[in-house]
Amino acid sequence: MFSIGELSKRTKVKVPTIRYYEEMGLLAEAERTRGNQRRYDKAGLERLSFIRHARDLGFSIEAISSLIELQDHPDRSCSAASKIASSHLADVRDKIKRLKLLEKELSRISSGCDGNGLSENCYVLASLADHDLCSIEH
Amino acid sequence: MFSIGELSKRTKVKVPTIRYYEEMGLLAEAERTRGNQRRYDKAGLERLSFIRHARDLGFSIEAISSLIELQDHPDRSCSAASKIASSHLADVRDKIKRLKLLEKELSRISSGCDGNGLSENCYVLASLADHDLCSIEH
DNA sequence: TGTAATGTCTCTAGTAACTAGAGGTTCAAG
DNA sequence: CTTGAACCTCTAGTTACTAGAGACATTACA
Repeated sequence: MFSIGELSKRTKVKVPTIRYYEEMGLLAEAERTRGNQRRYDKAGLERLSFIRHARDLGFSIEAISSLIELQDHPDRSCSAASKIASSHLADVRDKIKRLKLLEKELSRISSGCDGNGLSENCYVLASLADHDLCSIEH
Repeated sequence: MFSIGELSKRTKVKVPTIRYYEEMGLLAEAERTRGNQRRYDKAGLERLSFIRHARDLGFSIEAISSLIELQDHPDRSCSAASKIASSHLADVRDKIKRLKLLEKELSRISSGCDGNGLSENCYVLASLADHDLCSIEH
């Protein structure tokens, strides 16, 4: 059994974040000492590692909640887990796509001004003011 | 002079968002009718178009605030504008980089489970539980 | 056993950029 | 003059935390 600080160190999840996960129902309510401090065991550590890993991969709290639910029921079909993962993947791909468009446009705009002139001649400002100066839809 | 609804239609910025921009100081406080309703002119339209365009490109409200400040002072150096644009571009590139890593890992994990098995054998769940199943740092 | 330092507790509020809704007022058309 | 759409302000909710206040618990050391 170890404290929340210790759990935090081992998982690299900050203490308030651990409490937040508990409040959100991702972590079961921890046992308490007589003085009301949380104590964790290996199971708590593993669950938090799972959460942390999923968060690192960009899954939402809600998605993680469902994934944990499934993990707790080994006998269920994993089609939901598979769907969650692939829909998240689709989201990520979509984001990349949109960011690449932004990148293209931003780099074009940005390279149009070296910062040595006056605001009235600034290509960055002019581009923002006039959508026609854009090369692409966005 | 036209109403906030009209401005909304022309710029495709929602009415509450327009009010929000005003509250945040991006838009000057609009003139009002005797009945206290906002009225806008061409200048208001242009400013909102500028904001909308900048938001579409992912600039933060704060950044846009600075950009507008510069636009209102044609005699100032535009080095700040140039910096804002290039730092935002760097942010976008960074995000793309990180998302690509995620995408790689997610697609690997996702393709490991077709959703037809049981939760206990699910590669998605197993991967989240065990960081060692990851192919990359993230 | 006393004490001091560190850790922990709960609660509230703040972050970014909106969105939704309640309850009331004004406008424009007919 | 009435009616319905548009508008007003204000509050609260969204996501996933983070920061801070004020109080209590634990641990190490003398």
